Amino acid sequence: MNKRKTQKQSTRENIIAAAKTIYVDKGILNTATSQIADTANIAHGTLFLHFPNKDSLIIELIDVELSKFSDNLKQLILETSDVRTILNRYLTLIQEEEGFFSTLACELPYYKRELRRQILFRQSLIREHFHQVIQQGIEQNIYAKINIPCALTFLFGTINYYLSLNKSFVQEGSVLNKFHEQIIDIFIKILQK
Amino acid sequence: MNKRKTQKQSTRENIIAAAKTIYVDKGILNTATSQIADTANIAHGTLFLHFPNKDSLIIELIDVELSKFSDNLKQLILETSDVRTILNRYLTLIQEEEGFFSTLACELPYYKRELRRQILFRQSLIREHFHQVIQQGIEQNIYAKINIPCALTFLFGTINYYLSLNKSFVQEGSVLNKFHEQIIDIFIKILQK
Amino acid sequence: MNKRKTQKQSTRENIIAAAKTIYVDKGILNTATSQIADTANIAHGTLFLHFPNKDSLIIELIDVELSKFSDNLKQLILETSDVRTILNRYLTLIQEEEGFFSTLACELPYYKRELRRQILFRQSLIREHFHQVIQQGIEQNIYAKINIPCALTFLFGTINYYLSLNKSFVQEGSVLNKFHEQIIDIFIKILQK
Amino acid sequence: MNKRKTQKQSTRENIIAAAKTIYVDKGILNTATSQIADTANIAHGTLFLHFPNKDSLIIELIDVELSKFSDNLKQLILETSDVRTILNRYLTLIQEEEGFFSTLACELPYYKRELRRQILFRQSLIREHFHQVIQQGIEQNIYAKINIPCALTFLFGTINYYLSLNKSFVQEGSVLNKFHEQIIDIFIKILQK
DNA sequence: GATGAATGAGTGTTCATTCAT
DNA sequence: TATGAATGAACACTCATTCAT
Repeated sequence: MNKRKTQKQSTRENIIAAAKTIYVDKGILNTATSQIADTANIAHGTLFLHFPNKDSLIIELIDVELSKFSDNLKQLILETSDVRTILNRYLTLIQEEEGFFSTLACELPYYKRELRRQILFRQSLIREHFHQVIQQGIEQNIYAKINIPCALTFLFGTINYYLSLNKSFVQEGSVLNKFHEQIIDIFIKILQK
Repeated sequence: MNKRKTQKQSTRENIIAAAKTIYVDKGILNTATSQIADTANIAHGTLFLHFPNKDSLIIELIDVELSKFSDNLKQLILETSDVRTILNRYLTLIQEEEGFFSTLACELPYYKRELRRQILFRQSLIREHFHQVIQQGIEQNIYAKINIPCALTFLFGTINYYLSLNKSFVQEGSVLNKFHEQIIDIFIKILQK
Repeated sequence: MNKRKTQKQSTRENIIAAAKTIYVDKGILNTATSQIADTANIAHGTLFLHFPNKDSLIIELIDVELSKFSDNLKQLILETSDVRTILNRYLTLIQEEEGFFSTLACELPYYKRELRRQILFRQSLIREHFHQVIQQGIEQNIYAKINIPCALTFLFGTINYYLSLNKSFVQEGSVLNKFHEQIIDIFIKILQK
Repeated sequence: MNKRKTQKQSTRENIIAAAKTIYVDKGILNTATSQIADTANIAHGTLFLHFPNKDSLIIELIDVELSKFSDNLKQLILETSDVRTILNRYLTLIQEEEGFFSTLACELPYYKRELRRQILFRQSLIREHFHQVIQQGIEQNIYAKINIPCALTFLFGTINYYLSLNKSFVQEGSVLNKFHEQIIDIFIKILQK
């Protein structure tokens, strides 16, 4: 592969990295593309050479980030089938990128339908994992016969709520860290007989 | 009362009504004040005669709506202390204004700090009611000794999640109607011994 | 004369008084007519009942003020024909209404041609007085045979300059008071042989 | 130099030139930025690409103009120390840009404090020059021992007065040209023993 | 005569996107 | 490929004046 292409790839990653910094910091919807370009140390126009429009950049950025997240999660999930352990790791992973997920929680309703669908699809894969593990627990008579999808919405909804209003729950630091144990406890309660 | 005053009042309510229509329909943050004026059939400048700025209109609109909601809720709550009944009524009330509460859930993180605080304060009053009723249940040995605030965050977080992503859960109609029973069931599960 | 007319007259004076307060305080060109009405404790529309437009109010206000000033000046001038004395009194009179004359100096170039002409005409009457007195002095061989109009422009120009930039010359208090003696001294110097 | 940069520079100068035309013609404070853009044959938004806001454009415009003026003046001043000659040249320079200085005289009281300070600082440098030359004259016993700062205020105040009310002194053409000799004569008179 | 609600053209400024260089 | 100057529609907000009450 020639130098051109690698350089182009590098610039592209550059932009995404800059966009992510901004995303984590203050969200991207209310940030001008020119500022993203500034942060990436490229010309404003260059941004539109790599992404046809602002939305595409957002889509790519989120996709990259969620991919990384999913990969990490999959590894962790394969090692165990204990719900408490998996949930514990899931929350820890989110905490590690809490800035990102906070913005995601806030901006999600404003993304174009297609992107929103994409993001929710990824989340549904994660739900699927939880679903299976819980299903096993039910079959093994460990958990009660509950409506799993709805229980999971309680879980994801609550996490989403904490994330989107984090500044109202903690002045600084991680919300999820603060409520980590409580979230797990209540969710386990939901599962129990 | 003076005709002048009634007409002014009428225009004001006109504006709020138009704003609410738009609020329910597509949110207000991303709507131009000129469009609100158009919808209210008044001149653009007239809007600023009744509200010093866009934020004030939003604050008033939300305040009016939440007041109505609170009043309704209070009446209902006084009649019973059964959690299931109260929650049932709470959800029904939200369903009746689901468009409004959907937008509120989405835009909340973007409101000025003061307005956000105001809204969350109103919500905290409602939490308080639930808290008391649940506390009673615990003291009467009906419910388990759970962490009430955290349980309530699960409840409100989940409702908020459904509301903010309603279009992703239902193509049309009310999300809360669809998941009404499930929400109640899971929440009661959380309370149980 | 009936009550109506006197009341109307009173309201009119009310408006002018309010306008003057504002004029002295922060100028009138950059003040909204609604604020003038507020200050006068009348309805916004009432202002346009007494004055067809903002300009007319300004014209009247300035005319009233300059009339009072002229009357005062005339009295003082008649008592003496000593230039130093007259100039001294002239400056003292301006000092007593320095806020008014400061604004006048700043806003003068922005008034409609007609008003500007009116104001400058009044000033020309004052110039005339000075002119005559100086002319007498020259004829009595007290002063040098100078170009009187030009000398007077030096005087009025300088006073105008101090007034229009007063905040740059003094932090607070009267500029003319600070430079009172110097102005007189230099002007007398111009007259001397 | 890059074609891009020269073109940008050209547009910038274009804007300043348009702004100056308007400045000379009718002042800039009461002119819309959109009209300046029209005059410069650029899009309205382009103006704000070159200047962050209207004030910055005004500051730059005035700074450029006063710099040119100062440079010219410095050269002239170095060649002689005769007050009459210097004053003569000073007036001639102003006459060459009389439209500009007229507007400056009118708008000065309305500029933001910082810009006003800047302009008055530049003027104070010019005062300084005059001061020194007059001081020399006094030491060489050519001039009387007068209060130099005050005498200079008479000079600058008078010039300012002519400029700000030029349309009232002459129907068309240069005021300063008309009163050029008289200004010099009177000022010399002030200096004389 | 007095009111004050309504008007609507006008303001300075922002920003995603285009395109000549 | 990368650049960055240019665009122009959009925005929230102001204010002298009108006119129905």
